Amino acid sequence: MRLATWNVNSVKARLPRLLDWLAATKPDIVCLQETKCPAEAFPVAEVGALGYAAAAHGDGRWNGVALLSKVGLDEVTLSFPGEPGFAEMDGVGAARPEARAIGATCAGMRVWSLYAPNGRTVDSPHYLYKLDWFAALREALAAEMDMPLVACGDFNVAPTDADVWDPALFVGATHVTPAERAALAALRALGLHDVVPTPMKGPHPFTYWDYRAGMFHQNKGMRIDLVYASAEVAGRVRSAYVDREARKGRGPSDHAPIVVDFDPII
DNA sequence: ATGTCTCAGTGCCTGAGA
Repeated sequence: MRLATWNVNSVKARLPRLLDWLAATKPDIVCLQETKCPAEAFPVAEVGALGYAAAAHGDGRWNGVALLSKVGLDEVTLSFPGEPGFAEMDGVGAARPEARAIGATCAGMRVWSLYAPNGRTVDSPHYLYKLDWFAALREALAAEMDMPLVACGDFNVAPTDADVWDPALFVGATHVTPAERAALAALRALGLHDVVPTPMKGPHPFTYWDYRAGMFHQNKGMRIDLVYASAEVAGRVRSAYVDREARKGRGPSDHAPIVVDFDPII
């Protein structure tokens, strides 16, 4: 069984590359983030031609997540129970959730494709929203820990200082704060295991490199895309890698996919 | 570090978000 997660930074802009990559890599289950695509505009027919069922959750211009599967795609959930939206700090109540989570049952596993809020800066309301979102995610996943589960996606948090290219430059920035790292630790405390992929190059399994300033070619990246798997799934993992080849060439996403091979649950 | 990319609207450039 092969599972992949990839922040594609627009499924429309990335469609030719995505289709080529799917045909070459042949994952059974794919978690996509930042599709930036309304659900009704998701390229269902194009991925269907490669043998995938698809489910998409979209807002339009921003966010957007999707699941592709060749091994069943049942009990699809758009957003997770209790997921907060971004409420302006004006006293108005919680807003409608953004399109940041989609879950389904595939091959005996609960699978989530997640796109965590960026947080922007530590003094931004978006940072508090990010922490609230993780707290709610923890509660939602806690309710599903009685089954094999894998939560994948762009968590927008680097779990350790080794997961950023220069920790000194990130002092005072989002993605590395103790509160964000505590949010990941709270997920692991549920019994989720960080499936750390092998880097194709260098010591760090970075998954994201800014488009600017030649960051990719200098390998100045971050590991912010994660695969969090319950014990049943983590114990079956044979290998995992970051496909940095997919970050190369003309018109890439700024994220690379993670590919995980494991023995099937069923 | 702020060098790029994407989207949609104010529309063929620009602001916002990442």
